[in-house]
Amino acid sequence: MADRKRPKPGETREKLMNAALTLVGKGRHFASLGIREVTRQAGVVPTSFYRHFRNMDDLGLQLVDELGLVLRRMMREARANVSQADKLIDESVGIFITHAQNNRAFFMFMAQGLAGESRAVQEGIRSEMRYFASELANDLRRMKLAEHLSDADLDLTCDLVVRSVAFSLTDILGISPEDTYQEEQVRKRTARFLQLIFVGAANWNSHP
Amino acid sequence: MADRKRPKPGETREKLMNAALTLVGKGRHFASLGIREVTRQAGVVPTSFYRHFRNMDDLGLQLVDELGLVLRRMMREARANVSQADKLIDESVGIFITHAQNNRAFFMFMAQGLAGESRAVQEGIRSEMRYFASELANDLRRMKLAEHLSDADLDLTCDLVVRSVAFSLTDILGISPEDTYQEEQVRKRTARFLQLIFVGAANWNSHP
DNA sequence: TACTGATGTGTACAAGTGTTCACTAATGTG
DNA sequence: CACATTAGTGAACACTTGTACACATCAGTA
Repeated sequence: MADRKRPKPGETREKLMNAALTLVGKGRHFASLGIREVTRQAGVVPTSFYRHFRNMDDLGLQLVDELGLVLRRMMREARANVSQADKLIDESVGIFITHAQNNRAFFMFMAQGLAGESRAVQEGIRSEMRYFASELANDLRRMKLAEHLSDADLDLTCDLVVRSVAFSLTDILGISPEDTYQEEQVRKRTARFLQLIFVGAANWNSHP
Repeated sequence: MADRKRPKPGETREKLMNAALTLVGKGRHFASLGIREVTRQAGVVPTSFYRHFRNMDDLGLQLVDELGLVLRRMMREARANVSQADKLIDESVGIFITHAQNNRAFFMFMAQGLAGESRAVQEGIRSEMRYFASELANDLRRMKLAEHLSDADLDLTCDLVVRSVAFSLTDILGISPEDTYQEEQVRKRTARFLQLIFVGAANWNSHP
């Protein structure tokens, strides 16, 4: 009689992960979250936590995996919406910022994790960024937009692009989601960062 | 008789700040530190904390101020050691990485704070970065290395440079201080990032 | 149908938390 | 010298924390 309903398998697991994300979205840092706090937010008894995660680090790792899915979805959308090469940067940045606003908590978690206290989470996020950069390099190759660059230099360029965009995260997440003016500023500035990088890449000599 | 010695004024304050830094240097995240934990590490009774700080956020803010001093000292050294323009990037990156290694805890705190939970700390670090970027812009102007760029575009470039270097922080701090090979890799890669940016700036048209 | 494993719940406990209070010794100022 | 201020102490408070244990309920399988 203590059992209210019979939840679908994995439901509580999701509830817990969402609870952690919610707290992060409210401004809390993931490293400062406790098991009890998360279970409370999830509306679940503390003991349930251990049915799904060994500790908070474990939960963090599983969040990184989900973050990967979000990023891939975003990348797919970006690829589908690429119209012409000259609008490529602006549109991609736009898609990124939109996703960042729509998945605020996820991206906050990502920004936090880069300097977080779990080495594993750190490495996971880093790995997602590498994957992102390599996909970007593939796209640029396919679109024949970087034919004069060696593989290593193209890789370098894409890495820098991804880092710059990632850093813009801290700009976006720092402003309120309703402040469309500031959002526009960040959007423009990020786009100009990328233009600057691409001008650099275009004039780069891979065999000096 | 309970008073062991009569400590110099501000001594305990320093002990507390160093204790927090020490814990951060050991891999802990600042947001997860507690007052008792810090005072314990400092070898001080918990109540003493309140003589100097209102809460942990307050301590964080004061750490940001000290961080500013570290950064300024670093900048001064960089300016003194600038030999020729063509070695400028490599030498500056070298100085930065050396400082990052020598003040590991400080820079970890900085990396954490960028996505930390205290808005004030976040803004403080951001402000330090802006200052850094503007000083860099001044230097480049003075050395007549960016005469074709508008003020706004030079500002953009320097901002991107500072962001890229700051991001490299997470690379450096992620590797062990003894791993000179990996450190050399980060050093080289960071330098190439900056070269790429400067090539972009050199070919940038401020009045298109 | 009976058994088994996964997932949920409630209770309990020792340890750790932030903060308050009253007290004391040293320091600097009139 | 007397006195207010500052910076330290220890004891106590009401909570919160992570984790362990025993138990209940479901789903699937033999």
